[in-house]
Amino acid sequence: MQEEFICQENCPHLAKIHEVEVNKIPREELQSLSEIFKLFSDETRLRIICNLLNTELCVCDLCELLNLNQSAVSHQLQLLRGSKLVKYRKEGKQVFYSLKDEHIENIIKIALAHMREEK
Amino acid sequence: MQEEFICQENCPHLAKIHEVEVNKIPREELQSLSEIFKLFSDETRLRIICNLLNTELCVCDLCELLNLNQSAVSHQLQLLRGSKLVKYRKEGKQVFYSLKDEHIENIIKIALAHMREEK
DNA sequence: TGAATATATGAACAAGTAATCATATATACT
DNA sequence: AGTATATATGATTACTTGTTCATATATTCA
Repeated sequence: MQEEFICQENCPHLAKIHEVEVNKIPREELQSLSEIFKLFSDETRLRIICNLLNTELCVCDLCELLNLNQSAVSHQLQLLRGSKLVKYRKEGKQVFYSLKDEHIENIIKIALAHMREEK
Repeated sequence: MQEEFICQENCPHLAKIHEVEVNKIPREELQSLSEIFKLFSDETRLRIICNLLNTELCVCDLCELLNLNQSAVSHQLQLLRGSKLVKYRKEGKQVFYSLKDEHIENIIKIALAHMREEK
């Protein structure tokens, strides 16, 4: 995994490294964080999430909107469910999905603003 | 890719679908967005980014901090460079990397806040 | 110029993952 | 009970991706 490689010249910018170490975000938090971003990183899932931004939708609605088959949509919903990003309610044969909280919306919006500003 | 599957009963919640369609975020934007999230979705890259939050660091510093070999770090830096998330400056043999703008910091912070609130 | 150092990069491999197909489950209706 | 519908899920496959190894490039210094 690692190798004994320490840049000899100036590299141990030891002070700087120490400073960074001090302000360090705990490793487990970064791991959880990367998992959230991983869920946002697939276009299909992102489309699902964005379609759910203002309303709840059943699986079939999502299939329509995404123009994707039911199995693919259900598999992605399973992932979103597993990470507690969406909640669902059953109504007869149908299952309606919605976003679990507004944080998600915030993250999307800010990332979107970032992206649009870039241009 | 797709299949002719339209839920017959109530599914065409046509009004709802139409509403969602109207507020739709353009497909290309979602694609760019997912690419940004993809960069954040790998733990190594996320660690690099977080280490750069308040300072610039050379490749070797990052190797130290991440406890990872130089090649792995350089490959990830290449991706971050490619997506304009980081900038760099050369100083002799060394290359110092830093974040390109503060949007990145915002996205991380908000996602972090979201995550911490969850508990 | 030659050696050493810091970083970049190509190729290869292993691990992960999204879509698809087939099938299972659950609910409603006759 | 039997059929049809809506959704879930396991298995497979094609594809992507992060790491490693080997090597290339660039810079400094003797």
